[in-house]
Amino acid sequence: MNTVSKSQKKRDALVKATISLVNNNGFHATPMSKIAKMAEVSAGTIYLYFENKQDLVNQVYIDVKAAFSKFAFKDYEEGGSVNKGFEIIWKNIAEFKLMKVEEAMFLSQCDNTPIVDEPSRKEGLKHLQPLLDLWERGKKEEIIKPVSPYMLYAFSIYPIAFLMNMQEREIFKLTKENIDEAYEMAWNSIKI
Amino acid sequence: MNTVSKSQKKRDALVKATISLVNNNGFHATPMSKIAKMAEVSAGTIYLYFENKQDLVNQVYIDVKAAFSKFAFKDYEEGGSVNKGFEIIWKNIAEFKLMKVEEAMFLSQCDNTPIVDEPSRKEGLKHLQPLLDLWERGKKEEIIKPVSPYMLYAFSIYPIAFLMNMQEREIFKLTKENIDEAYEMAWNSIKI
Amino acid sequence: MNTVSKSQKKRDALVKATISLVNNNGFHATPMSKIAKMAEVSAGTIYLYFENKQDLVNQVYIDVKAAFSKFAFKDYEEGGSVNKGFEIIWKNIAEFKLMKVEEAMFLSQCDNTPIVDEPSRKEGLKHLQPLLDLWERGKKEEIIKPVSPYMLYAFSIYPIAFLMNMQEREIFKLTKENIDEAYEMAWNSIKI
Amino acid sequence: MNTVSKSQKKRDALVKATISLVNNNGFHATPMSKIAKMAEVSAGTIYLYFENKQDLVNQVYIDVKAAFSKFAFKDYEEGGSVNKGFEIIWKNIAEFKLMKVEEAMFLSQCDNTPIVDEPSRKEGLKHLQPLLDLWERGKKEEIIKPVSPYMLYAFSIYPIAFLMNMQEREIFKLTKENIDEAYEMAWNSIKI
DNA sequence: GATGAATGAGTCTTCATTCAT
DNA sequence: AATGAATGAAGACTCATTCAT
Repeated sequence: MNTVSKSQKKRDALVKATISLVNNNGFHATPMSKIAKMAEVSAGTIYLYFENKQDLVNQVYIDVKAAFSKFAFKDYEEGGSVNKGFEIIWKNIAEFKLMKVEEAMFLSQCDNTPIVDEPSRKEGLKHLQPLLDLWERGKKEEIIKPVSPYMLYAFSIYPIAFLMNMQEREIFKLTKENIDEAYEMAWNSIKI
Repeated sequence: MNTVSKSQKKRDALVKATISLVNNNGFHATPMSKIAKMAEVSAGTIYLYFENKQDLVNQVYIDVKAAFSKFAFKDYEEGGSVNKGFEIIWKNIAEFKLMKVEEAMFLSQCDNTPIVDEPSRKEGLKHLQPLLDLWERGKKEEIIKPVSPYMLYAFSIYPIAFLMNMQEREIFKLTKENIDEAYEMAWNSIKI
Repeated sequence: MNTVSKSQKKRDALVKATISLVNNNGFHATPMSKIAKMAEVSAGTIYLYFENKQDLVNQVYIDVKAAFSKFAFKDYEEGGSVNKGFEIIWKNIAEFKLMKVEEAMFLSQCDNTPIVDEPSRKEGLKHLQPLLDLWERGKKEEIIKPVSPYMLYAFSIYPIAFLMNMQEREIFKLTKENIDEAYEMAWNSIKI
Repeated sequence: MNTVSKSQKKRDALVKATISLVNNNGFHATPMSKIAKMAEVSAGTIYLYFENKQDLVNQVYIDVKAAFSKFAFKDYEEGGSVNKGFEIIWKNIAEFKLMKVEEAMFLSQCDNTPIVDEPSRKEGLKHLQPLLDLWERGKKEEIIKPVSPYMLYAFSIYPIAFLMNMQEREIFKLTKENIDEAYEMAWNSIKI
């Protein structure tokens, strides 16, 4: 007996196909028929798993965002130093963006485009709380600048998406050293 | 005699309509007919000014990017200190993103999405040279970190787009003080 | 031991669901899946009882027509006076149309629409023979007008369907007195 | 220069095709593509003249009903005797139903089916007023039975539809004499 | 007998693009 | 130059029917 049901496998294939095709063509230029074909499933089958096209992207977005968040807090424990804690999280995020390029690109497109609806956006944000908590503590300990978390995010986390985009376009290559340098830049921007 | 011909007015109206509609609905959810209607022009007329839909976005992208670049180097002269020069450019860019929201949102969507083709992307990049030159000089003078300009861009310029997005969604508000803080963060991330 | 088998119950439920849904939405706007759901039966199960959708309506039509005919000749015996016999039958039919509205509406829709096939139409007509016989006798006795039975039906029986439709749309209300008046009109049209 | 514009010709062709196809297959079994083909028009063109399929039937229904009503009161003038007035109207209606079979069948299907929406039904009813007025006068003059106009309609006008249906199915043939007999039956049912 | 997931042909509708005026 | 009616290919979605369980 399988631990992963046949149904789950199909849903997974659909999610994966959606990510790949939306990355390459954009949401509206990706027909359901192509998603079905890539997932090796009939066109009608999509509608057994998702209500409609909008529901499909929404769910894929939430799924991927959840996986991203889980990855972001790998090996992170709340008690440690702000400094070290941020480094762990930042490097996790960087690793995700560089290793799981497909997923990361998909999130980037959703986050800069009106294809995902507001409720799903909200849902996707939920999991980032530990980072916000860490920053809050960092501010109290006067290690982190006393500015809005949106500012902290903009200057320390968001830039990774740009680097990922450039890497994807083969304009720029991220190496081990690069990453350490990038981390330095992120930290410099938010530390007091 | 008018300095702006009737033709130019129509082209401008089409460009403006495209920006507005693509911002709100995305490229593929924006029909040519709606663009025509908003520009108060017949559907067929678009094809007198642009080859097809792809050509339309490409040209709009290049236009807006040119306007953006021009704005970015307002009041900037190449000879001055790296420090001051960067501040001028950065604040120009920030001003653009916060004042010309429509244009800025459009660029953000194009830059994170496969709707504009690669040649147009390249074309749009051309005008940023003075900033790259400034950074190069900054590196020589050991004021700017000796890292790839993509890294510099990612951490100092790209974050502004995130703040703009948040402001647009009314999640976050940029004020005078905020902007100075943001500039601080940008500068801290790239300075040695 | 049950007189009604489990199978028969399912078939009955399917027939009932079909009547109700076709009444409200029309035949082609009624999916098999909805019929199945309303009958609390799996979609595939329908095909154990009926060959396909066409066969389903056909059979439902024949069933309902049979029930209708049976009801029409309740308390009627062939030997009595034409006058009295017709009154009994007519009032039975009126009662059916006004009490069993669902069934009557279904018949009305089938009789004015190409959804039931010709063989089933013929089959459904079979049971009306006693009325035709009565009319035939009435003509011989020079009580009933010597015209085609289709004419007799058109002017004496068919009008009830119109009244039922109006009642169903809550445009017109049939009361005890109304019915007697209606019967008068029916009789006046066919009597010599 | 034509008195009938090219546009009007196309709309007419679409209306005609709709009537014919809905008669033979029913509304929901008539694809827009077939209507387009029969009207010798591209599928997309339908949507220049009608908002959607529902709007198409609604408009066709209203159109046909208007033509029917106009025909019904041909040669009729309000001042004459109730008796004669009714005969003129009744025979006009009969002539319409037997000459313009396509249109009449279409109306019959719409009137016994939920394919036309309620507002359009109301709209279609408007034109029958002169007949209602005549009946009202007939009641005052104690020539017509003092019953609801729905009853009068059911027994005198509605039966014609049945005869038309039978004729269409080649089960029954309406001749000159038949029609006079039928008129007799209609009049007998409503006269005092 | 019974289920319901899966199929894929078929439907309505949209929209980029053309072309006669 | 400008129009906008017309096209028809393509897309989202539905649903009758099948079949492995």
